[in-house]
Amino acid sequence: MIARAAGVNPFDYLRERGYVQNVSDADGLRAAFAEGPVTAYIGFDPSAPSLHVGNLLGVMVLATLQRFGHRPIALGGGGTALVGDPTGRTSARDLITPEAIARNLAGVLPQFGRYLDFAGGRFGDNPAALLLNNADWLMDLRYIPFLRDIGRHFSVNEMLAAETYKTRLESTGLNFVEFNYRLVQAYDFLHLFRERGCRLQMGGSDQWGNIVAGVDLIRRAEAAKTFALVTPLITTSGGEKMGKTGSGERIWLDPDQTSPFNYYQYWVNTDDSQVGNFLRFYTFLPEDRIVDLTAVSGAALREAKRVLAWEATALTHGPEAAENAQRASEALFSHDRAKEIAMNRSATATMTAELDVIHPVRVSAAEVSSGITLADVFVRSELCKSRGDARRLAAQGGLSVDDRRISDVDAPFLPTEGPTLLRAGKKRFKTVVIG
RNA sequence: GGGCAGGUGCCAGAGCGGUUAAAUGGGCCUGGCUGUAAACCAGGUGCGAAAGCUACGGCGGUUCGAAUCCGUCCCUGCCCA
Repeated sequence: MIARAAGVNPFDYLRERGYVQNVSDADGLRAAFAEGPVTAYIGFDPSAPSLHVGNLLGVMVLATLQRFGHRPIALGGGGTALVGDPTGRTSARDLITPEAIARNLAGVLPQFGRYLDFAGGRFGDNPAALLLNNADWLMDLRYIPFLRDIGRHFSVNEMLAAETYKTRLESTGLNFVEFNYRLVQAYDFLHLFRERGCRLQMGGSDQWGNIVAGVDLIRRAEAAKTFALVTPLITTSGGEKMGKTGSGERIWLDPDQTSPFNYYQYWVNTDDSQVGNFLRFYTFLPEDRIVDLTAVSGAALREAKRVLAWEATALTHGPEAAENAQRASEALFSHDRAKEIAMNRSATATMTAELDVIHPVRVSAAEVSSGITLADVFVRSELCKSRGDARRLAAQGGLSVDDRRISDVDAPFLPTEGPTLLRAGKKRFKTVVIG
């Protein structure tokens, strides 16, 4: 890494990139990094079978530290998920079953492999990253010893004063399980400190209280110094949390759940005001390159978004998928090319690989001959929620097939040779293939 | 365990026997303008071609007719123990 080669301290790098919202002891942490490899961890909630863009900031922080020669631990919260973090929630979380957590962890853990090196040495002398599941130690805890050894270090008064708990007490209340969450997370840090020499816990800024609780616990229980670092909460300029589409759909890292095309599109649609930030957060491009890209304003910023989308997609899905997503995007959003695709089948044939990143829907020949309607095809493609929805969108001029607006959704779907291009609204595309 | 207040569409929040698929606001979607940005303007927003069907925590009841009344169960908050 360029910055590392230049002798930059990882803490300063992280701070310059904007990753640091708060640290418990900046000078101490900087010194620790300078002394030798530091083990640092972030916990991830295994509430779904894939990571999503909202998790990416933490992943990037871990990946960065590893590129500076430190050791990241990605911790699957298999045990803590059973407790449920009340932070930022207005009501209790649904308790997730242990089976679901195990299934989710199995899906999530390999995704870290795109960003972290679990063998070691991929970035020079870096140590191997670790992938752990806190269920492995939390499930075996015994209640009375836990209360005596860990519980005694916590002040109920202090906890009640904490924003997280106070908010909940004033609104929907808090059950005892949730109230224990902080102790459990703090115990994780203590455990990782004892077993793995972990000295830094990181996370989103909403985790500050939980992380500092761990630092305090380790100081009390072990008389040892550890660190807390939290990242800012990233929102779109509209104030939405990172990683969701307008309609609230998550952007998953799993290509089966969010196609590389949609993934690329998510990034290319970044607000003007955020391009620079996102380049710093979600790519490893050097600062001077980012400065160059964002020195322009207006429509010229599209180039910066293009680079951002390519880099982000390449990190998650590989350069080839990024290339295809970029080509497909450019074809679909350029008027003449879109027409070309729609009208010229030979052009379409060469586009098949690119269009594949869109994840085509299949319609059987039998369905075509029995007269499947456009409405049905749009519903099948998930571009429309129901046939009524298709009807509404068509009435508003929002649906097109092969770049031609359709008005009658009850008309039969007539496939052309090669993929047929469906479009809903300005930006949502899907292809249909027969078979 | 007792008392009180509540559980309505994605969210907030009206409605309190029929004219209520359910006010209003937010969100979201579509169109227009644009740069696949933001802002702004307009329209739409349960399913169904329609008849109609489903929906106001669950179940049961009263009634010609219930989100609205009664019973019961579940859940939440506040107060008391």
